[in-house]
Amino acid sequence: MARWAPDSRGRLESAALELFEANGFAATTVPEIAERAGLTTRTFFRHFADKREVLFVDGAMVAYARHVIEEAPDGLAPIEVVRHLLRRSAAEQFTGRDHVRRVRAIVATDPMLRERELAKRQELSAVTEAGLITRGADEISARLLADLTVTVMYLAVDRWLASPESGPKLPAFVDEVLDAHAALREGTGPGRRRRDSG
Amino acid sequence: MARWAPDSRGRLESAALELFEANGFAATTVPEIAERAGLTTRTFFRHFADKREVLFVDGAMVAYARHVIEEAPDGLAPIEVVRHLLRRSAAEQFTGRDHVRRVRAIVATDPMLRERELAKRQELSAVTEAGLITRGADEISARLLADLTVTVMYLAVDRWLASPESGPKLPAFVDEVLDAHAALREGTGPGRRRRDSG
DNA sequence: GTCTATATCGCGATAGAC
DNA sequence: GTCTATCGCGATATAGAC
Repeated sequence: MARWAPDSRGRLESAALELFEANGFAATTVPEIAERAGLTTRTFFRHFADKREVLFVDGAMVAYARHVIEEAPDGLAPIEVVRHLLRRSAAEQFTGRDHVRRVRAIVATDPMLRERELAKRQELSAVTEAGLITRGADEISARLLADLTVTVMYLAVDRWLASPESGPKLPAFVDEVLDAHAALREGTGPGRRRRDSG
Repeated sequence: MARWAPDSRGRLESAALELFEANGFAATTVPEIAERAGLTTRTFFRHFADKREVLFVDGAMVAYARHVIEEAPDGLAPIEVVRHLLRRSAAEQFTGRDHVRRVRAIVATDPMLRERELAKRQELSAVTEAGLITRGADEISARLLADLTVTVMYLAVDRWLASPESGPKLPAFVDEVLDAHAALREGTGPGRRRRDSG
């Protein structure tokens, strides 16, 4: 057994989550979180740049996205790369539905936390954009598709979390949103209006 | 003449902008800004919720977007409403190119400011989404199109600011990005490829 | 780990405007 | 008089320096 209890980072995360749920984000102080985790304020700030960060997993999603885009089959058009990334993420990344829901419930209560979440989305968008450019997409397409990717993912997650536990899994919601996106220009673009069959 | 010099809010904004440019955002203190504006720290916080807010115009853009969407011609498909909004905004809202550029230069230097800017984008997206839903769009389309609107606007502004002063105006960049978006699914979706004539 | 700057906000007082 | 903008003082927590 080490001199200190293990997984101080994890204990800080748990303590923070519980206190935020019990007393609210703003009303919870960092010293309180640290104390509950059996650590000092200083240690908290060694692990997390600020109070908000404790709620968000580091760069796991970003690294994953970069990797999936790199490893995507050759010859895929940029928009197909996006579909590939979305489907794989949906199937592999969002396993702990319950934890995701707890975090989002807290984030929804505080403007500062919502800002931080937007920053996380932005990071994801940025790696996606970079990955698409590496694969030959032009700057404008890359940016449009990267933002689309993030929007679709979060929208799908929203709908997934709002649906009954026993309902469809996340990938089904991703497909639903992607289908809606594909149908957006109908009646406007070159194609003729087509009634939504499903 | 009043007891106080007029336009204290405007003086605070100017003072902040100048100090941020001179010393950086983080190194500039609220008391410094207040002093330069001939006011107190307390007064600063009565005008702005926090130090970041002083760089962003309140809800002008949001109110404008809501209004333009409401007043858009009947019978427009949601994506056409988006085009309408983007073109009108581009022509009417971004007049002071120089001021826009100064603010964005500062925002680019600080993560906190970037977060705040993302929050502003989010607000704009939210009103757009609400407006589209009011006009009969379904939830998914409204969200996708609202995020698209904001992405296109900011991307167009980026390119506009990066272009020579004597070059095209903002609306031209909006059209450029919209054209790129329309071309995204070519070769992938049900429609056939069509060359952009404009 | 300790110390400190400073962002942020609550409360009461003040001074013209209407 | 009431309303509004501002001031002055003080308290606390975050975040970073030493």
